[in-house]
Amino acid sequence: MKHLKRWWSAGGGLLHLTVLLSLGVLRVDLDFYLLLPPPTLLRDQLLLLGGPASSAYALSPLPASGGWGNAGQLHPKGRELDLAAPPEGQLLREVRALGVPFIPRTRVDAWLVHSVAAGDADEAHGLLGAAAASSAGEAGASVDGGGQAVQGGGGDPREARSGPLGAGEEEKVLAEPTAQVRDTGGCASEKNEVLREKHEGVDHSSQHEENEERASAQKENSFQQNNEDENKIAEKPDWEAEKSTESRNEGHLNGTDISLSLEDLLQLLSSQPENSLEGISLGDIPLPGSISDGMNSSAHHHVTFSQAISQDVNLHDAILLSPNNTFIREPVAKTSQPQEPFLQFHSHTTNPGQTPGTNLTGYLPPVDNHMRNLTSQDLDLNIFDEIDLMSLLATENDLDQIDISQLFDELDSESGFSLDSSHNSTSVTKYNSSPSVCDEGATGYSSNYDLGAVGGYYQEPSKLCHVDHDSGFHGDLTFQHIFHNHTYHLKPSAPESTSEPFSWPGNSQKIRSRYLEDADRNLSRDERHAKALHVPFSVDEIVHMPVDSFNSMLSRYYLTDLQVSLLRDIRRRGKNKVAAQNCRKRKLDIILNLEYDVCNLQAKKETLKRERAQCNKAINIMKQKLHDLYRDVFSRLRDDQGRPVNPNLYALQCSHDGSILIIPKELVASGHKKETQKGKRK
DNA sequence: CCAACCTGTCATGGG
DNA sequence: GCCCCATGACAGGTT
Repeated sequence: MKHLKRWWSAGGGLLHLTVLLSLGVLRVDLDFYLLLPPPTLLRDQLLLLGGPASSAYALSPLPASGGWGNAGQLHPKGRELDLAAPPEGQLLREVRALGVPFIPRTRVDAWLVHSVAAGDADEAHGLLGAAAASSAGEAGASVDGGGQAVQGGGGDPREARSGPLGAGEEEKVLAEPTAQVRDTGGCASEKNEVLREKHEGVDHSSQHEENEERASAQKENSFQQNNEDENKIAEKPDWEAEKSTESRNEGHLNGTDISLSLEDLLQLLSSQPENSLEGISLGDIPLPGSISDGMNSSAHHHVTFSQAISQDVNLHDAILLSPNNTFIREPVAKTSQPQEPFLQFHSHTTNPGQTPGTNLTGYLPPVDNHMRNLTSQDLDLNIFDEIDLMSLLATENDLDQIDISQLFDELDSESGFSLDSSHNSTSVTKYNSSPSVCDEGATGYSSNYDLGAVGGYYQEPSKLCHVDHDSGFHGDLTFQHIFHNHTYHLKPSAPESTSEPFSWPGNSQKIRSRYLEDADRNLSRDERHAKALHVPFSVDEIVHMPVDSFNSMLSRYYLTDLQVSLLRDIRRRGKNKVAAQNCRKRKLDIILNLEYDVCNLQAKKETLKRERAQCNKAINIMKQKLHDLYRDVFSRLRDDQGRPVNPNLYALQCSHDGSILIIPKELVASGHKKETQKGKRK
């Protein structure tokens, strides 16, 4: 803290710079703070201060560990700085407490970087103007001094939450760069005015006491100005917006040669008259030791920023940006693929408290600004999820011969595929052109698949065209997708076998080979067949696509008879497999329902038994009562002589009119017989 | 080793 | 006639 104060007392400032690099599908947000040195200091005393998440994946020139709490231990060379990951709010509070002129956030987009790299000095100056102008606003202010270069307003959602721009606006800004450029264009002159006013306090650093007062006043002014500027919308020529968009697209499409050295950036800054960096050449930037240590730089701390980037992005360059490996995902993510389709580096973190160096955030589509925290392992997972085995087989000519031979040894052994032994030693290319007959005869169904007859699609991908699938089926089956995504979807219980879960370290071909073995082993027969014949569709697609699309596919693609036969067989078997599964499930459901019904019926039977027993018991009680009543009545009856009536000889009978008669039992018996006879006659 | 179970496949028939 | 679906039967693998 005291060093920072000293720095400020000497007339220094602090610039928060965000460099957004769009490297093809890879986006890198580099967040770092620049301590702007006072004019009295030498240029090599310019320090790079770590932003909250800038050290993620070592993409920024910032240390990967430590805390901002040691910010007071500023070292002139920056080597002993322990600057990583302070809560940004804390940093800002400390800076503001000192009254250091703090340029909240300046974004440099990739297209601009590209133009800078191409030597477009005008745009560079535009950037600088915007960068300087952005200092007039608080974090989150949308500033565009040059009209094209800088997206003010901060790209960090953390700031977007607390800053003038809401999170939703922030996302909108990132998602709609053209509109954002329009929004920020017109405030440049006004903001430059404010900027000049602001930086006067920096330039006259010798009078730092006055500067402190002025800075605090200017800080307030900047807040007010920022608030005023927030809602200002300036128009910008369409061609500029188009240029911006084109440049962005260029950056995304080309994805290469976008390198920005810190020297470039700071030269831009230093070339701007309004900026306090005037006259300071920033060719050699001392980097914190932890970074330079990891970069194996012969120049020790004289590593340019572009070097740092290239050092760290090379892996993904090789995978994602190589013109030979066009891992272009279809724009609409398949529902069957849970992974995020596009990868993006982002050094920001949504959680400021997280330890830098472990944060890899934002593997996101380019239009998606949501943040995700990923570990480096996640990084490899996501990247290599995009690379399936066929891609490896198809694109890597140096693949071990063992891989191919093992694959077809297994095909041969498990499904009757027979390969000429000479093919085992061929490369992938040779394998593609070497006819072989694979015979499948395991369960009576047999078909011959000619491995060599792979049709024309493989060698001539340009001939392939889209298949017009019906609605409900993912119809954007570009060749890129077809070629690179042979994800034969298995059941949920089955392991995902066609995507690589990790990167192959170094030359550990044995591990890779073993993995390929395991992956192939998990493939179904049809998947292996389709793989062997290079059928450009996944089994899942073949089975589930509508019949019209399927027929269209068969007619449109250059498929051999064997491939067509295989496709039909795969489709038939796949559908029948599903049908069998449904049938068994249905049968099981029926059985379960029947068991349930049996249980219910048994329970009902028991209930009825109980009810019957109760009824019988009640009947017996009634009988007993009736018998008792009968006895009681007869005990009270007397004949003409006053003698009791014998119940064994007489019986009581109710007549239709309700009267009760005492009649001999013989008559009762004969009367019953007559009634029963009458009933029978009827 | 055997039986029960699971799963994929084929054949067949109906809609 | 073709396609889809349901289902019995069979075979191979797994438990």
